[in-house]
Amino acid sequence: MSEEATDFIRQRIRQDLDQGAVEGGVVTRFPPEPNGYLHIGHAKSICLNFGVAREFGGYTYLRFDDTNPAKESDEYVESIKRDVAWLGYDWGSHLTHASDYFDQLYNFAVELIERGKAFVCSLSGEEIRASRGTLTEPGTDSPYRSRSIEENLDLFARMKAGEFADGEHVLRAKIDMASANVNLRDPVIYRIRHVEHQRTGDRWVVYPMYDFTHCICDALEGITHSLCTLEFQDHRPLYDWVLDNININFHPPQIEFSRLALEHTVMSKRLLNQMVDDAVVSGWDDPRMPTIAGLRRRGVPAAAIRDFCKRIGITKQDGLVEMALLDFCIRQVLEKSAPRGMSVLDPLPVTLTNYPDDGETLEAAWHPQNAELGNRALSFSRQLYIEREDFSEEPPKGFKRLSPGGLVRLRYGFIIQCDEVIKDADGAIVELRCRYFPESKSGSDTSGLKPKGVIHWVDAASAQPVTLRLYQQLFTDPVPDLDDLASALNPDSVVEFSGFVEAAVASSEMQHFQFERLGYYARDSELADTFNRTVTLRDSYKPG
RNA sequence: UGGGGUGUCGCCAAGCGGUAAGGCACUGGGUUUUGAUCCCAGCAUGCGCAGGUUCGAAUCCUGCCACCCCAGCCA
Repeated sequence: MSEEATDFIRQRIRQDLDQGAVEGGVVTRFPPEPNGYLHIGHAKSICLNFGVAREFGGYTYLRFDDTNPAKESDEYVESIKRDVAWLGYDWGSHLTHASDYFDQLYNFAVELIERGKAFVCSLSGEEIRASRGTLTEPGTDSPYRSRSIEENLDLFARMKAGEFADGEHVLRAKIDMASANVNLRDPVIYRIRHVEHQRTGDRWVVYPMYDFTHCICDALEGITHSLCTLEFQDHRPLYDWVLDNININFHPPQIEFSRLALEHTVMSKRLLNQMVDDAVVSGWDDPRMPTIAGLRRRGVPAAAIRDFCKRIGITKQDGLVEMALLDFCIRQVLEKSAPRGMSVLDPLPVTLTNYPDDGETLEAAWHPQNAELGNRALSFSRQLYIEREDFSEEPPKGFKRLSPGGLVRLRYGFIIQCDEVIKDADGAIVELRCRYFPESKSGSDTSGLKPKGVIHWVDAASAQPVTLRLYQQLFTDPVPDLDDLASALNPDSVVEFSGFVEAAVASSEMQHFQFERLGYYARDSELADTFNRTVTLRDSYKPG
């Protein structure tokens, strides 16, 4: 599990290092815009950037790309810091914001104007779009393209001074309106926004655009490898153009990799935001969400997310990863670490007719393979609950649980036999009357009985009533229809049960458990007496 | 009909001219007081397609085809 990753980016970095192309160590950055919560797609980028720096002995900046105050907030900033840290990464003193560089950015823009490489354009947004041309036809020059440097300098200074309303003017790079790459058709690099910024307040009314900002921040921070997703490939010429046309002594290479796509969910902040706003989920941390906060609340360990990111690899292929891989990674971590416990989701009362009135206390290991977790006490008595699903009046062939006249072992307890099925007036089973075999006690069984199976149970008197929430895919289809999210939602993405957990689990401080035969569960971080199912156990039982 | 990318098993992914790694999933079998875990075995005569170069091609060349991204004063 510790083989070194050898994706194309790491190969490239290795090569740069070998050729002495990188002075000092490797420096990367994770640059989220604080306009939403981080999701597992961001985790891929976080693991890459922080992972690479760690492997090659460098460091990573956590840089907030906060150039669009209209969409950003401090809540998002805080959630992002929390999530990156929870994932296990430390940016140390390298916490920055694009807004930290607003003054320098402004000066570089002035420099571009002085070099005749940028101009103030007074066309409306509509007009700029119309003159940009199409994918197959070149655009046409703005009538303001030939403004004098002096006029541009004056106008830009007045833009900054707040003399104009939003949209009245923009600053554009003067590149090539006929370029086959539309990003190079005199892109807007500054716009006027009379909007309060969460960090700089009302100090600025002109804000730099991503394409102008990102490359400069990368250069100022000495980022040796600027890693981003594929959709920015067409922006790379612009990234390079900006750095080539200002007086700056560092020029990071931009390297793109494919973003993560996961089956049965969506990975766009816009859509996730919409689901939160529409209240189809309880919030950004709803356990069904692909957000880091949602996964955490569902009980997914950070180590599982890191392992997942490592297993999917880094390439330029547009893949669609199956949820089964994430589930595998989660189970693998929890299998080793989660203490075992018993819970009954859908209780069916069982009375042990030949068991004495006084109960007894049994002992069970918290983990079958990890003795370090120790043991817990398990109370056993005449009145128990078993899982309704574990009893069948007419068992299908291959059924290994309880049926009339049949034997089954109660895990860690005794072997029982079902003598009588009690039903109510509607014919619904309300109780099972069983006998137990005193000499079949777990660990000291001399009964010679060989039941077909083992089932879980809880003691009726001491078990704690709890709410159990079982989660499934948020969307029914592997690739949900993004145009109709509402009807693409899986109606059974969360199913709630009122069940029980054994007393030792209820009184424990531990957060994650494997409820035997049911799955891995985690205590909900907000709601008392509530457990979220993190993932089911693997199940090779094929009925029929 | 412009530009930029990508095509290796159901999914992810190694491979970088010397004769197809690995993981997930799946299928068998063994162990098991979780139908779990664990263990063992199986799972691409073929790398989008068609040609070509070569003693030898998934790897090089040519031509097709398919899919993804781009026309925000978003990032």
